[in-house]
Amino acid sequence: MEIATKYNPLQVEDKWYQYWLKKGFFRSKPDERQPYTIVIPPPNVTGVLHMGHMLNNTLQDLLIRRARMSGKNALWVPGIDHASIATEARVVAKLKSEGIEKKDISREKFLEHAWEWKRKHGGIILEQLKKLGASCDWERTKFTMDDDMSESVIHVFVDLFNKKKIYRGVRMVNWDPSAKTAVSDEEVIYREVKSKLYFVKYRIEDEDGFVTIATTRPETILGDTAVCVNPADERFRHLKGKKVYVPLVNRLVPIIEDEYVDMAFGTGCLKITPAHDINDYEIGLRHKLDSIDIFNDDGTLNEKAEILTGVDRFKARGKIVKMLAEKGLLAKEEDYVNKIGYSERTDAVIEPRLSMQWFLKMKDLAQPALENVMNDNIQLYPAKFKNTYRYWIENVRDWCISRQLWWGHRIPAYYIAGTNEFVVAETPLKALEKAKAETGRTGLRQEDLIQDEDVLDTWFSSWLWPVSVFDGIRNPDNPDMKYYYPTDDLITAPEILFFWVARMIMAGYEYTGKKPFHNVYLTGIVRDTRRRKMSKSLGNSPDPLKLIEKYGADGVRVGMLLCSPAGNDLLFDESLPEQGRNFANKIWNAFRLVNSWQADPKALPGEAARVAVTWFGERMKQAVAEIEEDFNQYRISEALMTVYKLFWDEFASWYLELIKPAPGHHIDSHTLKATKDLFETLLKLLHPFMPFITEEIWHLLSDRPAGNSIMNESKPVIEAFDVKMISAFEVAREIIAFVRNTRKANQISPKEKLVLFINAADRDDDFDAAIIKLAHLSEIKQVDGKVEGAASLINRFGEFYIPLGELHNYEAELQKLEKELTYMIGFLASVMKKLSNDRFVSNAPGKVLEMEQKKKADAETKIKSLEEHIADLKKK
RNA sequence: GGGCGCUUAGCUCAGUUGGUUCAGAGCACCUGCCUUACAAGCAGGGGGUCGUAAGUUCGAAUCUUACAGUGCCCA
Repeated sequence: MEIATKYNPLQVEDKWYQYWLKKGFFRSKPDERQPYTIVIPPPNVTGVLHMGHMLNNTLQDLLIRRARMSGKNALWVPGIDHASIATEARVVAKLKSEGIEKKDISREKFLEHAWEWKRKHGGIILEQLKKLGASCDWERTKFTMDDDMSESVIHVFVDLFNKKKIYRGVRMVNWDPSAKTAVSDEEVIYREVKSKLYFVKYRIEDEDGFVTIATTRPETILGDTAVCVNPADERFRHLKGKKVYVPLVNRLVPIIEDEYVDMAFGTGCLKITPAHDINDYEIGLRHKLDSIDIFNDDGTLNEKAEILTGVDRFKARGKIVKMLAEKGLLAKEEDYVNKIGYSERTDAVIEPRLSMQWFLKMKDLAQPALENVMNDNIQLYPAKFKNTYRYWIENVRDWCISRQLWWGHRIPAYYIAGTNEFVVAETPLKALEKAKAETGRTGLRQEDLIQDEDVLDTWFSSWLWPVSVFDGIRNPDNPDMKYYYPTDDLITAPEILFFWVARMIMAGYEYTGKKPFHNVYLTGIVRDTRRRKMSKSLGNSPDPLKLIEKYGADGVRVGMLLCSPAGNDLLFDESLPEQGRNFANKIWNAFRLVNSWQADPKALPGEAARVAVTWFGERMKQAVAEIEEDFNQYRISEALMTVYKLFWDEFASWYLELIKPAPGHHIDSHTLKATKDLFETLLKLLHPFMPFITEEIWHLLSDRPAGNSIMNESKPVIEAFDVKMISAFEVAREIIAFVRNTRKANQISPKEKLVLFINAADRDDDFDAAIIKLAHLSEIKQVDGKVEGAASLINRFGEFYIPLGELHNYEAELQKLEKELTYMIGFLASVMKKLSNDRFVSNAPGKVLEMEQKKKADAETKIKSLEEHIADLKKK
């Protein structure tokens, strides 16, 4: 059979994915094995695969596959969330393109369109994950608005309301005028922006004078209800008790005193707009000021502004400035840099706004979430995020959970028509009963109840995710909950530590009394090589599916993992998947080599092959232990690097060369069998990282019973290994390198066989056959004393010589020895410095002292030997 | 403005309670090779005062302090 010299992932990957699906290998049901569970961080229903997903899901698949191969019952639950704001925006835009305005259609009609959109375009991302090799149990795919999931959300709302943890009230919220909804504090992103500081003059009542205030938002003066100074400010003492006219609208407002005012900022005089600034709001409360909301929900001015009604807030700013200037009320403007909040979802500038919203009290919920992370009951990797986490939890504020949208879970609060009363219940029917009971109005009918128009924040459903995917809210004791919960590992980005992770922990303890997961692995953020976050607008993100086409899913997976230590940003460029692809190709070609060998049943293993098999077996056991340790600490890129080097540097570069039969010769069947076994073990180690190529080669390497897969094999277990043998081979390698270098320096053909003389006591000669083979020697001879006219290597294991009839390059040889001598003299000096220090000798532990003395002895011997050689060479 | 991290080779990062020749890895770079598995490769090689300065110690990349630079979180 002819096998291509280059591995072609395209032909392989789809085939095996379909095979795994068909065989149901990703399915999991509770059984007697130990479970291992991951719930996917549900991607946004509107989302398409980006590099962050690639990294994140590669990690999850890796952990799942590894768990599966360690005999655990591995379950990876996939799903998506409904993304209220993003989806509603999509649907609104789509309708608009069809000439339909949201405000012209009913809620029911709109939701029909939204579901239609979801059916057509939602969840593309899950299909894309399959290309990556994701071994999710697809039959368990969840959507946060599935009936059972929705019921869980509503149940939790009602429950928290009954526990008095949810309340309704007018508060200053972050208003997104583009999405026309409130968003939570966590959804506001602050950015520094160049803006202007305007100095505006307010005329004092019954005087000719003015007071000047500084503001970055002159348009809000229309909502001013006071001017404030610091009571300690001498400059404004004369203004006490006076009033001023708000410019343009000439409203008379008081001058008040509050310590909040920073005397050094601006003029020391602050305008107060309680409806549109959180600090002003609080000052307003303290001084019982009116608040005038001058904005519509889309950010245009309303009739309360008195002028410029209907004009957008930013356009209004320009007009106001102009009007102030015309009236001589603009003292000056200055350049100014300040931080402005933007909506995480729509990027619109957030407008602080007073409105009636639903809030969840966080204080009690936060307590167990803080405690159990701080005491490592739930472990964060890397642990450095504990600090950030604590800081956030300790300063957490109530969570605004209502959104003025239609797509999402509608708040189950029902108002009794014609009153201010409401009841909270899971269904309209229950609400009616409750309303009757609470009001005593037994004549109430269903149509007397009007459900709250708002929906819940999407995070209010995803915070239940690890519980609700197992139906643990509605049926806490169901078999899935008992078996799979708490889940094992959560893999997510640090960006959503508060949005999601912290809140899941809260919900977990509140509703199950248990943590939702044992470990949280926080990935890095994928950036480009200039450290910029990958984004659509910058156009700096590669298309993941194209990358997979180009480099193969295995190649891309390896590329993502190689340079992604936990919590560190990953600077991505295409050289990474390229490296992964090259590695796949290396594996492929190693397979081709092994596959090309014919077994000769009569031949006996040569000495080099025999020792190679034993050595590599030990080396691999060592690597298995290292990998195990790396995984225990979630050092995943390190684990991959260990396998990578084991395969490439040890197996391909050394082992295969050692056992390779001479051209035209067959291999003995024992060595061939051993090699295939070793290869198979390597494939098992590699499988979680590179599922496709390992499956392909596993099937080609030996005949497998029909319907089997490497993914169901057991991974190698930790065993004791022979360290001495491993280090003895290191010495052999050094000797081989010496011979190769000598050939190169003296221009000796690799074909010419050389003799190696060794002067060493107690030398381990186990690897002599290996040295003879790879260094292409005719023999190794043991000698006492030095060999003249030879290239030499003097190290801690002895002296090694290659006699050269005509030494090609005395100068180079001499230089090499002299360089070595200089180094050794320096080394000895540093050792002597320690040994001649009394305090070192008396204070250092015996072991350290012993070591230094041995170093001294070794160095002295070596220096002596080097000096003799140099003298000999110089004689010539 | 408050809090928390980070600074080791050209780049991205390891370096486990201070002690083996401890200064490492991958990539990149340089040199030589189309050697019958692989040029997506093979054999070699160069490169760092461990941010700076002090301190603790017989001994510091590792511990302490200050400073500088940088990033993140929160307001």
